[in-house]
Amino acid sequence: MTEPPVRRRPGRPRGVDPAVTREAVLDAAVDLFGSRGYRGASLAEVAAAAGLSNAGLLHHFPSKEHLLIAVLQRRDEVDARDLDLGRDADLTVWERLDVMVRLVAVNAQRPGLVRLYSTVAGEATDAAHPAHGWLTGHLDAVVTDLVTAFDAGKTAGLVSPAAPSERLARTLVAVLDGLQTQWLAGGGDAAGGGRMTADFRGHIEDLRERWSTGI
Amino acid sequence: MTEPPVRRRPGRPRGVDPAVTREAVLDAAVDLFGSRGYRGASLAEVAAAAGLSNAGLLHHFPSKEHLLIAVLQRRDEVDARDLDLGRDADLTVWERLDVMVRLVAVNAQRPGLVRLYSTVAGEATDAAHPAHGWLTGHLDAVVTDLVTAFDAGKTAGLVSPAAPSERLARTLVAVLDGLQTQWLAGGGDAAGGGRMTADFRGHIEDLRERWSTGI
DNA sequence: GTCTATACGATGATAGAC
DNA sequence: GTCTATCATCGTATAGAC
Repeated sequence: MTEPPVRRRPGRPRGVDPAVTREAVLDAAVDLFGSRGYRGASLAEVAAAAGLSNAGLLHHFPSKEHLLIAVLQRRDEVDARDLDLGRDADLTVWERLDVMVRLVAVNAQRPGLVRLYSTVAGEATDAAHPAHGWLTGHLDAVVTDLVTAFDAGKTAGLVSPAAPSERLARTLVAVLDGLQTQWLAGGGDAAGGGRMTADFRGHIEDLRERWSTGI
Repeated sequence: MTEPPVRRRPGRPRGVDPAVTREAVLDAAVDLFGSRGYRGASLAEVAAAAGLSNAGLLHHFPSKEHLLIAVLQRRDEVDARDLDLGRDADLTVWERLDVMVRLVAVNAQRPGLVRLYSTVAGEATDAAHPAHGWLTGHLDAVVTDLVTAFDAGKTAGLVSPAAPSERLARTLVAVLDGLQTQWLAGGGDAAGGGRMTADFRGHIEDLRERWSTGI
C-alpha cells in the first residue's frame, strides 16, 4: 500500500556514552515530572526533550515507573550531596537548623528540583501512587532526623526540656514544604526565592527565641 | 453488519432533579480529583462513580475543565460556610487565628476535601495548569487576609509593632498546607487529624508567645 | 543503543436517538 | 437529561531491524 519505508540507517551512532544519555533523560524527566506531574507528563514528551525516541528511552528505563524511581533517587542524591549530610552527627541542633536554611537557599536556585518534589508530593499523597512509599519514607526520615536533633539539644542543655520535639520537627518540615509551594505558585523566580529563604530563616529565629535555653 | 441495536429506552427517567445529579457528580469529582489528581482522574471514572454515563456528565459540565472549576468553587463555598468568614471583621487577630485552628479541626474530619486541595495545589503550581489562577488567587487572598489581621492587631496594640506581618502570614499558610500534606501522606486518619490540629494550635501558641503584647 | 512500526487500551469530546 | 455509538488522539509498551 504505502511506499516502502525509506531506509534511514537508524542504527546506533557509535561512540555514544550510555551514561550521558541516561543523564539527559533524567534531566528531562525532572523537568517534565516537575512541571506536569508524573501522571501528567508522558513518556513521549520526556523522550522528545531528551532527544530520544520513545522506545530508545524505554531501553534505559524499562517502564515509566522505573524512570520515576530513578528520578527521585537522583533527587535524594543531589540533596544529600548539597547538604553534606554525612557530617550531621557533629552538629548541634541550631547548627543543624542553619543547615536547613542553607538547603532552602540552595533550593531557591533550582526551581526544577523543587517543582519535582512539590508536584510529586501532591500526587503521592494517594496510597496507590507509585511514589507513595518514597514520600512517606522521605517525610518520616526528615522528621525523625529533626526530632533526634532536638532531643540531643535537650540532653546538651541547648534546648528547653519543655520543647515539643515532634511538633517542632513536623512544623519545620511543613513550613519548608509550604513555603516552597507558595514560591512555585508565584513563579519560582529569584526574588521569591530570596523571600522564601528569609521567611524560613525568620521562622527558625522565632523557634530559637522561644525554645533555646540561651546557652 | 451488526445486529440492529436493541431498543433500550435510554431516555431520561422523568422526575429526575438536575440539581441532585449535579451534586452527585461534584461529590464524585471531589473524591477522584482528590485521590488521583485532576490530570490523573478520568471523566469516565467520575461519571461511573456518580452513576452516570460519560456523555451524561458532559451534559452538565461541558468539559473536564469546567468540572474542575465547579469543584474548586464548591470547595471555596464549603470553606466559607464552615468558617463563617462574613464575621471576620469583628474579630481580633488572635480570635482570627483561633478560627484558623477551628478550620484545621474541621478539615481533619473531611479528608476528601483536603486531599482535593493538596493534590490540585501540587499540580497547579505549574502556570499552564487550568487551576493555576485559582491557586494563586486563593493563596494571595488568605495571606492578604492574615496580613490585614496582624496589622490591625498592631494598631489595636495587641501585636508587637516589630512583628513581621507578611512573614508570619505566609508561614502560617505554609504550616497549614504542609501539615495537611503530612497528614494525608500518613493516611488521613482520625488519629493523625488530631495530631495535625494539635500541632497547628501549638504553632499559634508559639506565635502568640513571641509576638503578642500581652494585652 | 537506538531506531521504525505497531499493538491495543484509555482518553476527552461529539452526534443523534429517545 | 440521559443514553448509545463513535471519533480522533494519545497513552504505555513491545517486536524486530540495524
